[in-house]
Amino acid sequence: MTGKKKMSIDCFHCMSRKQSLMGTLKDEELACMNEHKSSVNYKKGQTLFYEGTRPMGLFCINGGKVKVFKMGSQGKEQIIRLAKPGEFLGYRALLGEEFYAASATVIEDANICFIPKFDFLEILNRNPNFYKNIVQSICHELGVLEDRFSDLAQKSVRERLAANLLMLKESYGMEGDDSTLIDIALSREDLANIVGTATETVIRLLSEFKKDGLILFEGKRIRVLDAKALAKEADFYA
Amino acid sequence: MTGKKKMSIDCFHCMSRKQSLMGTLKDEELACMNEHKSSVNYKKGQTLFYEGTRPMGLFCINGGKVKVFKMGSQGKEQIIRLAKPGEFLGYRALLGEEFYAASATVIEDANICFIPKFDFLEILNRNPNFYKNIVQSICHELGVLEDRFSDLAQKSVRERLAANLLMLKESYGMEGDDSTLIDIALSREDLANIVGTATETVIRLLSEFKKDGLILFEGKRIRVLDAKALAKEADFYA
DNA sequence: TATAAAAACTGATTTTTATCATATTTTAAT
DNA sequence: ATTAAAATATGATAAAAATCAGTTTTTATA
Repeated sequence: MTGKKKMSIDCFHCMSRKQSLMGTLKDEELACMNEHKSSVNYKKGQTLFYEGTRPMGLFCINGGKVKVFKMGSQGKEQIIRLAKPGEFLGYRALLGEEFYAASATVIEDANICFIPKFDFLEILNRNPNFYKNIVQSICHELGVLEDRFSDLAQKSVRERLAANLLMLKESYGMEGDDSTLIDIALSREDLANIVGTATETVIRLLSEFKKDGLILFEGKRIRVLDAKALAKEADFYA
Repeated sequence: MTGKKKMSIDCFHCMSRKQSLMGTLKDEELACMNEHKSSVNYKKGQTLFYEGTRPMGLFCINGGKVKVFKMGSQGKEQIIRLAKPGEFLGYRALLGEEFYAASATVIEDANICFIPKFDFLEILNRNPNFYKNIVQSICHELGVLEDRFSDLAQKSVRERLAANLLMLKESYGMEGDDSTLIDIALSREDLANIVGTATETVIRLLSEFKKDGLILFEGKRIRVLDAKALAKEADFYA
């Protein structure tokens, strides 16, 4: 359980950069970011930051997967969102000048860059377009969360599970040919903490969906066989 | 059901301005806003904007109260937030360059200003501090919604109702002496649509809280008699 | 002010979902 | 390879909350 090790990857050659918000950065800013960033390897289970602590900088996922969650009073996690390569973590707290509202831990071994707060804000100030993109992304996230909030209040567990499987397929479906395989290793418990239900309930519903031919298990991964039927289960276009 | 009427209030003398995000605006920008804004009186039940439509500008509440909600597939509203004088509406969609994710309708007769998109963005561009404040506010809102999302997933209806009553007391408690009276006329149905439950359930729980001496009904309003006990019901500091 | 409509309320019942108990399978560690 | 621990699975039961049905009260309107 050690795992943290410096890497010598630079922002110019970072594969995840292109599909990230940093796509718009000019060479100069990228150089600045590159100069001040540090890159660390994390093992599954390691924590990037804890709810209630002060943000010191921005995390940028280069490889691997991370869950962002709040701990409920009964010790049950509520997963707010998942993050994958190309995504930032911690900018909401930075720009809002608040403590972290949630914790972030690695669910698949990851390589993650860290840009100190000062340097990040500096780059933001120098690049109005980059700033605008970040703001736009936060606004979008707020809209998405409003949707999910509404669903959580109004849909049944079964509907929410179906809806979340479809969302996961969108986010983690593999490129091209294998777009039906959800390429993220979530435990049943994590899935329950996304959907907002008990682990046993997720297990039961998953096996129903499987029995009905909507999904299939492939190791730790789930394959969506019938997205149409799942959408119906999710009460989409109702 | 007519009710829309132009008013000749100006931004300089607007009472709700001081406690709003516009507090930081300079005279020049305020003049710009004043010049381009229009002020309209709305009656209870009238709608400011509809989910799925394109935002044309910013709403600024001068007087009255507004609910922002999404319509679920069973025709049940989920109230995302309430807005009171001094607050803006519609900036998330404007800055995110998206359609409205929710609808907004008046729940207490209101006077609301409207600033066209172009003028609002212009003022934002000219005033980095104002822009920064707005962004900060959006970030804060996202954090608050994450909290509520987590509570919705993990707390019982009883706990959520208690928590929401306390929140409403914070937001709508009157100044000074009468801080225990929640000064907003919410129907039982609206309250249910905030908490995320059935109207009957809210009615039952409210009358329990009343029987136990935690709250009191005063006309259409609720008075919080024992905030400590309510906080315990809400599972705060658990 | 009479009357209709809407909102608030109450009780009975059903449905959904969580919880508890326990078994089986998988994964990790010695 | 063996054993312990964790994750997954299944059944039985209990609890929470929704739904349905009906009544009373309040509010709005002719």
